[in-house]
Amino acid sequence: MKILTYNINGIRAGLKKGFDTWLNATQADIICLQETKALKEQVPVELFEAMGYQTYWQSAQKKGYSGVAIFSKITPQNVVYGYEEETGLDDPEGRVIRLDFSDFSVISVYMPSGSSSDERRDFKMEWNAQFYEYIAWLRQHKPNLLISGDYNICHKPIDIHNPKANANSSGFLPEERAWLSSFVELGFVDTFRHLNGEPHHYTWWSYRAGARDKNLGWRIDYHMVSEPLKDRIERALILAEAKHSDHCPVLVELSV
DNA sequence: ATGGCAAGCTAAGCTTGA
Repeated sequence: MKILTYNINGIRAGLKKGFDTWLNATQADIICLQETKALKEQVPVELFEAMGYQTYWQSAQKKGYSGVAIFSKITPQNVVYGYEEETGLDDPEGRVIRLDFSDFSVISVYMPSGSSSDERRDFKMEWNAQFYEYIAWLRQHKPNLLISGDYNICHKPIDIHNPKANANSSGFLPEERAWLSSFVELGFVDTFRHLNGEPHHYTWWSYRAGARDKNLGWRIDYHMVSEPLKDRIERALILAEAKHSDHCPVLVELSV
């Protein structure tokens, strides 16, 4: 089973760059999207339905902002928009959606950026702490978990092109990296890093100063699987050739 | 240390992003 995660940075902009054609060629079973920046009604979903996907959308209250989705060729048993039913917390920025299948659950998550202001940096840490609590609870009920998305944190120096210059950059702050370590220690495996120990593999590049051509990037998009799924990881690839966004897609293939 | 690019809202410039 092939599962993609992709921060598309505006799905309507992505479609103008051929995202649908590219997606059709990947033959993926499930796609986790982030930063869709649209309501379902604003998107020509029939393009994706024609490929065999059912599409599920969780959008922000603010128009054109944030938003996640999951496209699936397999009918889920259950769809959870946000996490209010478990945590009582609203998801006004449209950052979480979950599909439950018979043998595993998949979450598409867009964790906040902390780069805009000190307030957003604090918000990010609070949001992540709440998400941690949600997952700590969920793993007891759904032990087979795939948590895919834009975590907005580089975990280790190998995951960023210039760790020294970015020591004070949101996305690579010590407290953010420590949070991601604690999250992994709940019992998750970073599927790409599990299979590939090489440096210089990134999933996001600044639009500025030709960063992508120079591969000056950050690895902030992850497929994290819970320990019980670890032995089902067959492949994990960063698909840097796809250029519909400032991020690129990441693939994980799980044995059925 | 700074600035650089893009999407989308709303109607020329602002907000957000990492």
